[in-house]
Amino acid sequence: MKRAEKREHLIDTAIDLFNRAGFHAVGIDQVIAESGIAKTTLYRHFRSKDDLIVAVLQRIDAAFRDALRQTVEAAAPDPVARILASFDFLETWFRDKAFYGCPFMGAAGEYGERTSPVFQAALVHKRLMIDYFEDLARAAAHPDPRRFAEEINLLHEGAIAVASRSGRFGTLRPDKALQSGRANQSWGETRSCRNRNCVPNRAGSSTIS
Amino acid sequence: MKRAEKREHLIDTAIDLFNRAGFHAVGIDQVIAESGIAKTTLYRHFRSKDDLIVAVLQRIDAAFRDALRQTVEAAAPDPVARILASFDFLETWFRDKAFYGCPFMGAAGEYGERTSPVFQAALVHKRLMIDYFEDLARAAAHPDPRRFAEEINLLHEGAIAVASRSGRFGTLRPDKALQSGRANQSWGETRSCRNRNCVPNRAGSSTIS
DNA sequence: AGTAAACGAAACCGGTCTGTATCGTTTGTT
DNA sequence: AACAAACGATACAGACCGGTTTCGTTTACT
Repeated sequence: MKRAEKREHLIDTAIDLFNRAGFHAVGIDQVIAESGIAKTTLYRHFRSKDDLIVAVLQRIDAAFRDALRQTVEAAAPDPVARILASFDFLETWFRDKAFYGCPFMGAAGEYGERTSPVFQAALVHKRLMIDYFEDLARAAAHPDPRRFAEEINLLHEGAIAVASRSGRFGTLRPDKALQSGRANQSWGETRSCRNRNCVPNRAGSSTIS
Repeated sequence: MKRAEKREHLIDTAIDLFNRAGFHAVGIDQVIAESGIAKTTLYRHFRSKDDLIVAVLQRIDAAFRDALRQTVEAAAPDPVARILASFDFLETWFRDKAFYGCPFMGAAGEYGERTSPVFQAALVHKRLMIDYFEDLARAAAHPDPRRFAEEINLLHEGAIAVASRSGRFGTLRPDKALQSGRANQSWGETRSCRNRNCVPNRAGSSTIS
């Protein structure tokens, strides 16, 4: 492996591990064990773990938006169809074996301090996404491109959130965990749940036949 | 403090800490230090940290859905207006000082293993939310209540995701970090970003005047 | 061929993690 | 008053954390 590739290989390995288990849950030792690169080498490329995480997020952002752009531009010349194509891109992402939810939302959740460079990196990605949607909206001659872009972004976020828990399918596929009869034994038997309000009384909901 | 209250106080403290900084980032020692309860007592009520986290999620779920139900039912008798009232509930939640994003999405992100009780607890909450939306949709005589409930849920998730990063405001308030001119120096100067593709060329996007 | 930087391997540092064990004291109940 | 359970405080265990240091070897460039 060449010198210049090692940094990229470290980032690749870190991306996989972080996506799988989260940022705090994955230690530096795991990254170097999985990548086969010495710890000294890692710390020569990244001054700290946070630095590695930021590099990871930047790489994901670049690859993600590049792929999105390619899919959208290859889909159709019609600007409206291009906006719709962004959702098709999401679906192909959801079907990917390496989809474990939005890594930027995960990063923002684990590093909630707004001054953290990790949080800022996640923020930048989301802004760049909205910026791109705004470009698409402006190309479609929308009267209020920014607002429209924010609405598209909201739909994207919602779709990602739903897909990240329903077994990598955009449409809510009834998972094993989701079926279970849709009955009342929702929380199972845990001695923690003393108050009966934990379980909703679906029979008590008002229905209009 | 009475015996029975200590367990609840532990959960209360854990909720606050976990919401602020995430689950992995907060240790047991912090919980006992903040709550003023001995570690032995904590481990007499919860057999492990995961057990405490599950109890935390169950408590948040119960309180959240109870408050949602109260807001919705107090808003209007009209079933359609009630569905819209669920979004008003979200907005009041976003304005709360203790809003740091959806704790269930955070839990699912940090404990991505689907077999983990933590992930399952987060899953249960989301299903119960959709179940409730389905009740509302059925009350409104919607022809396909389940599908409609899933769509409402998607909008909720999107709104939560947007609000969790834009300074506890439902509408995308331009944050300090978001302004910065919307220029090209998006990622700042980090020596990590060597390839120029990290920064989008907004001038290259197609615009129709 | 020679030189300087990058590398791998591993020991090492102080700190923190979850979880347990000990023990003397307080509390609730009968 | 007596007894058992819960409690606070603390030390402890073993593992792991992020990060540094050392040193002998390999690589790349001139």
